Amino acid sequence: MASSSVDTVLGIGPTDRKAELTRERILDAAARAFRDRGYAGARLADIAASIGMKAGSLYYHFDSREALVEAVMVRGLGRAHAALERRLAALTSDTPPLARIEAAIETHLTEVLHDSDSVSASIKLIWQVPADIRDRVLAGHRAYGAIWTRLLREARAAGALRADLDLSVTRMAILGALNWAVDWYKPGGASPRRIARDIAQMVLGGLATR
Amino acid sequence: MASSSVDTVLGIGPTDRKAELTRERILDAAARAFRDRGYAGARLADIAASIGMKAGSLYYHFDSREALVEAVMVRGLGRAHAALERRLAALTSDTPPLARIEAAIETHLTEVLHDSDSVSASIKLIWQVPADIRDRVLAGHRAYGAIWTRLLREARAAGALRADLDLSVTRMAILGALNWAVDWYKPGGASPRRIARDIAQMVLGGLATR
DNA sequence: GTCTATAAATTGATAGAC
DNA sequence: GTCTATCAATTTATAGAC
Repeated sequence: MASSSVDTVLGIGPTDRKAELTRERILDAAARAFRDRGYAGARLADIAASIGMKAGSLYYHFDSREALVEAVMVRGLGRAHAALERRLAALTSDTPPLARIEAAIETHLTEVLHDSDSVSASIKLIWQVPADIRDRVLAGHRAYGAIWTRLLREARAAGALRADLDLSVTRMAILGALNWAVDWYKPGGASPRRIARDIAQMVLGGLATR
Repeated sequence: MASSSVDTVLGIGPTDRKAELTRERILDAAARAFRDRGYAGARLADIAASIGMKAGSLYYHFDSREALVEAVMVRGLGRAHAALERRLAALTSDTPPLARIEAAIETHLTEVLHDSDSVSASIKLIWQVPADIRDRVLAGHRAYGAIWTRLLREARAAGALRADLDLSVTRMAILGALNWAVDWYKPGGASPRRIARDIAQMVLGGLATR
């Protein structure tokens, strides 16, 4: 069958549907392996075997082990970024600043825990991969973090947030509390929704009685 | 010179002062390497070279690569545990529950950021090391977490904490916010003390104005 | 105690058959 | 597109000199 699509003419898309699907399966398998075993700990043979392939076959789809891990991280970051922007865009313009932050917390946690292994991989691998990959992916991390900075700044400007805390520290503390869940969350315990709710309550309202 | 000490007679301590010192230097170097490059990414040759040794020499002090990483993690966990218990024991008996939690937050962050690379290593490596090592170290992690659980339970029992949040989620969220700092903290920015203060304020008092 | 040299085992990557 | 076979490069671990 013909394998080319109109995308080929434009030179912007996948040239083959089957290859593209296989590429997706490889990325999913690689995301899981790299995230669970670390960058250096994940072997190409394991990644291939987990989807019924042989290591050599991966090279038809990716130039190298490094290209593979970078593709995983870029995809994960892109998904998180897109999900957050989509969620925020869906809020009505009169949504209060604190409600926006709460929505962001729930969206981030959902992405990290539930949606795609590549999201958590892009977070956990950032300090393990070679420097050139790290620098490129880190630029994306900063763009994502900028959304959070904007949310926090707007909330503070609106008088909804206390003004005596370092916003940068605050941002990283929130993301740390959320990202850490990758390491302890287990299906069967508290649901992602419940976890997000509790963390949002803690972050915004505090643990202390009032 | 004679290298044995009285400890040797009892069979419980270091048999040689020089060997013991070297062992410490190896553990420090290994902690840094394992933490920064991941379990599989850190090479024995790099660890040895960073303290002016050769890879083969490490085997005089440790049986294997796995024994080395386990020793690093056990030491790190032990330090964090000891530091927290020491700090809490130093508080007067009339210290309010929230002040205890605040002290614990500051102590944990100080240990993770400042005191020893093995503390952060014991945290970051837990899901990367072989299963048998992980299981043994995880038992120590649970013992450490139990201190936090006790702190939170006592605070709630005293009516100082809101009662509608899952304490387990709360505990992991706090530790996540703190542990994450390993990845973004850079000397020259906000000090560990300032970071600890801001996170404690957020966790206990919340970000929202009241 | 530490070094050098080397054995033994992996693993990323390539070439060519199908 | 995927497989098999193989090369080349690493790296853990050991043995013996000093």
